[in-house]
Amino acid sequence: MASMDALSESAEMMIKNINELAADDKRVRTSDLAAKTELKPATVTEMIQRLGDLGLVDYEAYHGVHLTKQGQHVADVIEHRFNILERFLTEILGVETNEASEVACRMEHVLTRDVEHKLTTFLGVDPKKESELFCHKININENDSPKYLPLSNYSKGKKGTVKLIFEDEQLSKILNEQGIRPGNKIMLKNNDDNVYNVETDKGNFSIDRKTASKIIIQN
Amino acid sequence: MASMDALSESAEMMIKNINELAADDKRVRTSDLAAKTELKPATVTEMIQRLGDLGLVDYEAYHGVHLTKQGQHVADVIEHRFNILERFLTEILGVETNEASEVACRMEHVLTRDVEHKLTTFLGVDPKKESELFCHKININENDSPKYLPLSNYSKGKKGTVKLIFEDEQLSKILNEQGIRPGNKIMLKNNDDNVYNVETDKGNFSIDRKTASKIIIQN
DNA sequence: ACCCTAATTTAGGTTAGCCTAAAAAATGGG
DNA sequence: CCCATTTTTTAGGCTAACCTAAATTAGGGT
Repeated sequence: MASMDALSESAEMMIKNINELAADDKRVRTSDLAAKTELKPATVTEMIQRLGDLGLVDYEAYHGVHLTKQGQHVADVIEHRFNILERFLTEILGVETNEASEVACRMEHVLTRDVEHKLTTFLGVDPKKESELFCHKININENDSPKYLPLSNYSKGKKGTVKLIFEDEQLSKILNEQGIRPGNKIMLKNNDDNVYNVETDKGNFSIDRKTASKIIIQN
Repeated sequence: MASMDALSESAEMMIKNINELAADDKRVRTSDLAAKTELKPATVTEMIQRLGDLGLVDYEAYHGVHLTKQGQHVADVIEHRFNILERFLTEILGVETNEASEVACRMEHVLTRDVEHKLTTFLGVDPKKESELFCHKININENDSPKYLPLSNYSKGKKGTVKLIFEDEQLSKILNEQGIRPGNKIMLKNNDDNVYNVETDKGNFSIDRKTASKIIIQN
C-alpha cells in the first residue's frame, strides 16, 4: 500500500480533484481534470498514469480514471484536512474566505495525522468520527493523558503541577504567596484525614482538607 | 526585488540554514551548509549560486556566502513563521515538540503575511514588533481584530463568552463544573504572566497560562 | 615558496512535473 | 458505417533539485 506521506503535493491535488469531479461512480475524464487543475491534458495523462501505477486510481487509456479504495481513502483524508484547516483559518483566526481556502489548500499536504487529529479536537468535532478514516485506530492521547486530581486526592510523595485553584481571591492570594499557584510544581509530603503537608518552592506548609479539594493538580 | 512568494521550499530552507549558521558576520561555508541540510556539497553550490543570482546572498566562489539585506529579510520572516507555528502546535494543540517542529518547518513556507499576522495576534505577541519585519507596515488587524481569542490573550476586565475548550475530557469536566463551558459568559478579573483570575457565574477562580491558552473566548 | 590535502566547483546524469506538437483513438451526425 | 472533429495519448523538450565523479582552488605545514 502506497503510504500517504510518500505522495507529492501535485499527486495529492490530482487525487483531490478526481474525487471532486466524481459524480456517482462515473469515471473522470482527462479533459475535465485538465480544466479543473489548469494543467495541460498531456500533463494530466502523465499524472494519472503514475497514480495508476501506485494503485491509487483505476486508469484505462482513453476512458478516464476512477479512485480505488486506497485512492478514495487518500482523498477523504485530504478533504478532511482541508476542511479543518479552512475552519481554523476562518473561524478562529478570522482569515478572509478566499485566502483561507488557498492557504488551507497548501497546508493540507503537510499535516501529520496527529496534528490533524488535535486540530480536529480543538475545533470541537468528534474525533471518533474522524478516526474512522483510518484503518488502524489511533490512540494518540491514551498514554499521555494528563491526570487532574484535587490535591485532596493525592497520595503521599506524589508530585505534580498546580493547575487550577477554585477559590475567592483572598485565599488565592495566600496560597499564591506560599508557592501554590497555577503553573507551579508542588509535592504532597504526607497527609492524614484533615491535614495535607505540602512542599513548594517556597517551603513546606499545611492545608486543611476542604481547601486541598479545591486545588487541582496535574501530574 | 525578488518576492518571497516566488521562492521554493528548498530555496527558503537554504536561506534559513545560512542564517542559522551565520555567526557574527562571518561567511558561511559550503561544507557546513551541506552538513546541516544533509545535501551534497555540489547541490549546495548550485543552490547558493541561484540564490546569488536572485540577489538574496552574496556568493563568492570558494569563499562561502553571506545573506544580503534582502536575504536577511527572508530569513527573518521564515524564522518568525516557524516560531509562531511551533508555538501554536505545542502550546495550543499540545503537539509533541519534535513533531511540532517538523510540521512547522513544512508549514512555514506556505503561510501568507495575513495568516502569519493573525496567528501572531492569536498567540499574544505584540504584532507591532512583528510588523517591523516588513518595509511597509501592515495594519490588518487594527479594525477587524479576531473575534476569538484564547483567555490567555485577554486583557483585564474584558468579558466574553466561552467558545471552545481544547483539552482532554477530565479537565473539561472540571472547568465545566466551575462555569467555564462553551456558551457561558466569563470575565477576566486580572492576571499576571502566569495566573489568570476569572469570574464566572459559579464564582471566582485562577487558571495557569497554558490552560488559559486553551480556552477560547468570543467577545 | 611549494606541495598536499581538504574544500569547492564543474560536468554530466536522473526524476518529477510541467510544456508543445504530433499521432492515435473515440464518437457522433449524416 | 464512415469520416470529421474532439479527446486523449505519445514523443520529445525544459527546469529545479537532487546525485556522483572529476577537476580545480585554497590554505596550512615544512
